[in-house]
Amino acid sequence: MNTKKNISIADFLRHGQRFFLTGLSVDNVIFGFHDNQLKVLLLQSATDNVWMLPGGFIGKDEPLDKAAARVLSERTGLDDIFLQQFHAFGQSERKGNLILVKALQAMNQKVDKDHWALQRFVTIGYYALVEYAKVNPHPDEISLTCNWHNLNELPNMLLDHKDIIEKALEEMRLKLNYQPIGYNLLPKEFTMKNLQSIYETILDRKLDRANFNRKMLNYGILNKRDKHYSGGAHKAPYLYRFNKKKYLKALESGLGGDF
Amino acid sequence: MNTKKNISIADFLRHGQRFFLTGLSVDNVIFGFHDNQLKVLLLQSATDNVWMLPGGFIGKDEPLDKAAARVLSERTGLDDIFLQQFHAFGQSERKGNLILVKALQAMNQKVDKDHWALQRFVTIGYYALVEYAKVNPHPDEISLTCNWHNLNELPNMLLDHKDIIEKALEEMRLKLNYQPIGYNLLPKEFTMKNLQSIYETILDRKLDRANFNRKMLNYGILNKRDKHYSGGAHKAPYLYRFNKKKYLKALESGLGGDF
DNA sequence: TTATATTGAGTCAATATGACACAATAATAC
DNA sequence: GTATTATTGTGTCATATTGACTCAATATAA
Repeated sequence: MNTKKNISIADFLRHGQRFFLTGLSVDNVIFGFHDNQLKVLLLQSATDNVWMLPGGFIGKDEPLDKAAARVLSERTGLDDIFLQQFHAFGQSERKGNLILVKALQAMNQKVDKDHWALQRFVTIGYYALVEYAKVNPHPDEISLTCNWHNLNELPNMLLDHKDIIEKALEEMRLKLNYQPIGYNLLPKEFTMKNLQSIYETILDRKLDRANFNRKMLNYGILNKRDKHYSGGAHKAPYLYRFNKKKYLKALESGLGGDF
Repeated sequence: MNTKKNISIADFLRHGQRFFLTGLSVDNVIFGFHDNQLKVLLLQSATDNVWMLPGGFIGKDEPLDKAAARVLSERTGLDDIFLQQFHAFGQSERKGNLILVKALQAMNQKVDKDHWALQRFVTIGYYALVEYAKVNPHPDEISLTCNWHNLNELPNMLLDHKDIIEKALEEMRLKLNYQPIGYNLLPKEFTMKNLQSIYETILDRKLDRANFNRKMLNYGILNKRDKHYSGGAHKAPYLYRFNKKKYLKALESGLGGDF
């Protein structure tokens, strides 16, 4: 899982600016879908009562996208997941936090007042859409636990991490009319209601069931299965799969909005 | 024009990492509109035959957005212009460039092999839409000239600056169906053809004149003037102004795409 | 005065959208 | 077994939007 080049937070705390870029980090907003709800993967600080986005630092010769992919892989065990950079957060108040300092002290490192870990940090936000069931969440070295949270009941969060999640949702909302969504978020087979729930969560409003159905099918990115979902009460809905070929094509050239 | 806190490139080269963030910069893609063509403002290196985006460094306590606004102000004399952050560029090959080094040498600074100016730089891209006629372009300390270039005939450019322009256009293209455009790009009064040219440049394809007309008017963000444009041959077109109130509202809540 | 290119407005078929209706049906309760 | 119930698949229909296309009006140049 951790590839040859294992640049962990512990390494960073120990070796500091010798091997990594200072003042810059990546933070991932990792979305999953379960119980017809969109969830986000968070880490709980080992020393403070706050939750954090899975983030990390950037190797001196590591591209930004690679760094984000490495962090995703380390926290979820997943590789080859689509990661979208969406914003750089650089308010001047984004100073290094006590959590890093406490972690350093726990390693018997001396921390003076202008230590690099207390300096300002700019972070580059990425979001990822992953299949909930495939994720095996495990915390990093400075965290206690790592688990999923509902978007409408986020816990107390570090710095501006709540804002970062909001911004990720907002950017996804804007892309929703151009790019299909759901491929990395849903299992192989799913119901139309599942897909509608994702759209409703991101858009934060209810959609008409019949019209949503019609629209999705018109996009031509879904294959209807013969099988029906079973397990729930009431009439059994059809199961669908994404047509990967057409889905990927739509990711490239869009679904055709205005103009 | 240059506000109290004058953080110039020259200052940065001299004082280095004492007052500024190292390894991080902002670059602005500044669009203007003239002769019914979209143009971009570029700087010509004083020492090399390359052109560059107007960029700069970030003060240790300066928010990213402020840094971008400062750079814009210094190169164009314009303040209070809408700047949109659109992407962070951080390929590991983005190393500091010879231009900075030559500038340092010209200031009699010693430049050794691992000098900060030769290290890797991550840059955060912003784009701005400005009124061509209001811009008084003037170069920075390490540049010879500063002027407008057509998008389809860009000169030889530094590093990945051409890619940055491409990406800016691409991001604008995606926003075009949700946000109105043109307010900061056009003079107070303009013809529908002017506006259409902007859309056609960003979208990189021809639009039907009559349908464009209808659509724009339906957005309800334009006020038709009694006056007609005069000067050109043939039938004189109407002049329009943006309805600032409705324009700003549309910037916030969108123009209503799908869903 | 005429020619010409361009503009403003309109037509019209095809398509998309939003709101709603209704029969079909799988599990559950009886 | 049978009825109940919530949910699903499909259809309708009025309205709005789109894309492709006229055609008369008109400001300048010839």
